[in-house]
Amino acid sequence: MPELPEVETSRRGISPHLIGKKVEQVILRHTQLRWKIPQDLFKHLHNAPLISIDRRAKYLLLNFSSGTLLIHLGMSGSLRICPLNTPHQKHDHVDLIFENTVLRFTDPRRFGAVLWLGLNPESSPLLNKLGPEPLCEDFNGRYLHQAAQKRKLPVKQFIMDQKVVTGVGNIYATEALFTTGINPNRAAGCISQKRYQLLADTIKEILQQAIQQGGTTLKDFVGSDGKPGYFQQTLHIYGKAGQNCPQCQTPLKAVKLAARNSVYCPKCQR
DNA sequence: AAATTCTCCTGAAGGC
DNA sequence: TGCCTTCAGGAGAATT
Repeated sequence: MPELPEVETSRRGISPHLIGKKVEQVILRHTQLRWKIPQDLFKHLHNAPLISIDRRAKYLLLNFSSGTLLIHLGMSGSLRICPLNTPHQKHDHVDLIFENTVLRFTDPRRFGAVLWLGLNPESSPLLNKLGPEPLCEDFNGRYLHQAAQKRKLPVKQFIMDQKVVTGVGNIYATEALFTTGINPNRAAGCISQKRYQLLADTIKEILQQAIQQGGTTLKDFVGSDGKPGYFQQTLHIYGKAGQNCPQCQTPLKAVKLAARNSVYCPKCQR
């Protein structure tokens, strides 16, 4: 599934093909995604060059001179650059047809979103309550420790809360807690600033590594030969419940936290 | 305010 | 082989 590094890789992959160009046509094949895609999308995009593409959390923000288009990949979404007139396949819900190239949005499970935010996107309800980006410097141990004061929920849920820090999904939360040796069940408010410092550093490191890896797959975002392969990063324990801990050989346990599967080592993670 | 549960959807996996 | 059931999961919305 697209995690933050995949979204960032998508951003870097599509940007050079689209910046400075205008949308000449919009094709909406299926508009019922997480939210309904506005039918009058083309009205906003018409004759307005794409100035830049930003990423906030796992949202892609396509900044046109007329306003900002938000794209969210959800669980199964992907973006691809195709030549004009590339035949569409099942789940290819949206085409933004630029001057000589097509940005195609594909999403089998339709948890994604395509929304028009207009000018002043920062004030949109989707963006204005988000916490800091995990890769910026105001995300650190001091911040986490402060934000966790008196919070009793499990730390895994805490770091997956978009108001606390953005873009840390199930995979990275699971892996970062393992690397840091923190039990995902531990109450957020009962963790020292020192351990939070380690956790914040670990999250940054894992995300940055994945983004670097993603660079090698950029070519996959161009072309019509299937969807881009999300890169397989090395996962230590995610999805490996029942197998032995790579550190101490103790069988890894699984718990459900907020309806999300969580794997941890009962010995290494306290 | 904080915590928990619900919701959208499809494809993959498991059972018989 | 095939049909049915179950489940995963991002994250906002609804509920407690």
